[in-house]
Amino acid sequence: MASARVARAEREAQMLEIATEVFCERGYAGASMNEIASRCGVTKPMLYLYFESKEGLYLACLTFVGEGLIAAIEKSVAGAGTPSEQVLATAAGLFSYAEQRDRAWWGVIYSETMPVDSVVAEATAGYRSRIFTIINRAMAEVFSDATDAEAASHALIGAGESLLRWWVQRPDETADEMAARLLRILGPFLQ
Amino acid sequence: MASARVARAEREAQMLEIATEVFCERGYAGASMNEIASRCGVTKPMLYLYFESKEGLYLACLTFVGEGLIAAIEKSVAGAGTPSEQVLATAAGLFSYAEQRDRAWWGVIYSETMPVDSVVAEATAGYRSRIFTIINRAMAEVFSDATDAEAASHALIGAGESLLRWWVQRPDETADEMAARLLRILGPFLQ
DNA sequence: TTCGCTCCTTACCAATGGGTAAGTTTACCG
DNA sequence: CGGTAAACTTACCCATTGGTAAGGAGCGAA
Repeated sequence: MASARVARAEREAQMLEIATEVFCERGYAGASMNEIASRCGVTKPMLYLYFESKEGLYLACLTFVGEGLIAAIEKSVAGAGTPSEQVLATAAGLFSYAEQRDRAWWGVIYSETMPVDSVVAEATAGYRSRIFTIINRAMAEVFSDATDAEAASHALIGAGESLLRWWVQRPDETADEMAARLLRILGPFLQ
Repeated sequence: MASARVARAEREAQMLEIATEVFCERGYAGASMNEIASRCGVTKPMLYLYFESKEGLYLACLTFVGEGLIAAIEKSVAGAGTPSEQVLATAAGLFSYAEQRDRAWWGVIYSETMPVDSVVAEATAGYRSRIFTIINRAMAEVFSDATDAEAASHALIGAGESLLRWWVQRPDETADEMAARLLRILGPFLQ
């Protein structure tokens, strides 16, 4: 049963991807270290050797996905001018990241099942707030009332989440098609 | 430590409310029967006596919230004419239900952490699909392409979810204020 | 060949999970 | 008063959980 020996860096990367998958599938509470390990073709102590604890592993997945996602969004939004363009660019960044990685991975940032007041909960909140800031910059230009802008930002993010979830179920649709669809859907809203 | 004796019907209602709360807070996997029982001021076997199993309890919470929510939405949407009115009415129904019950309870329908392919997962999917049907009826009138309508419906539902989550954090805002805010936010979108 | 480092496993621990058997208390009713 | 049913608890079962200790196996270097 001895698995093939794999260099640490490579194994860590594999663990990160698989753990992200499992956390997205089952949520923080529902994911078990045993399952993650066995899906890596390895046993539990390896996970603890490389990532210290379940929290540590989750945090690693979170930054792994979070930094990539935010980088993709920021890059995509950099060239956008009007608020409408910014919103569409955010979505496009999201879609392209999801396309080139795994469509379900964003879920690790919007997972709801980690223990309240834990360091993991705080960290996810941090990433959510960074994404919120990006969208809210655009909404603040559209709405005169700051609270309206805030609510609209949250609504937009929720819509994006939901679209991503929907997209996961339709693997034949590309990121570009998805962006075009979004343009049609949001059409009347844009100025 | 013996808790006050309470008639079965009353105790069941209390258990349902508290279990719904806990399931919303922690997700299906993260919620423990022990915690639910102790928050009811009762011990675990009582839960099993009245609800058979964790799945049974969750299903009871689900229909408890689901039927109420859908009834509220359908009642509110009954008088709506145009698609825009239907969307706003759906949201108003949602808000009023949340207002008179508990703002976080809808979460039991949109929880993500139950075991895949379980009877609970199927049941939640059923309620989601009923809500989807209501919204999609409106979207189908707006978009000529059925897939666009589908995507738009999911986006709207996601936006609603997100707004509810946001609303939970702002207890001083009433359902009516929330509906008015939604009208301002969605304004440009409505025809 | 042997040392030593890295990768990896077996085998365990205490705590907690869902779930149950069996018995105790309380209140109402004849 | 005495009995009986409903409300409730104690005390347990076993599987699984997060987590760890200790040792084995492959491999490059000297």
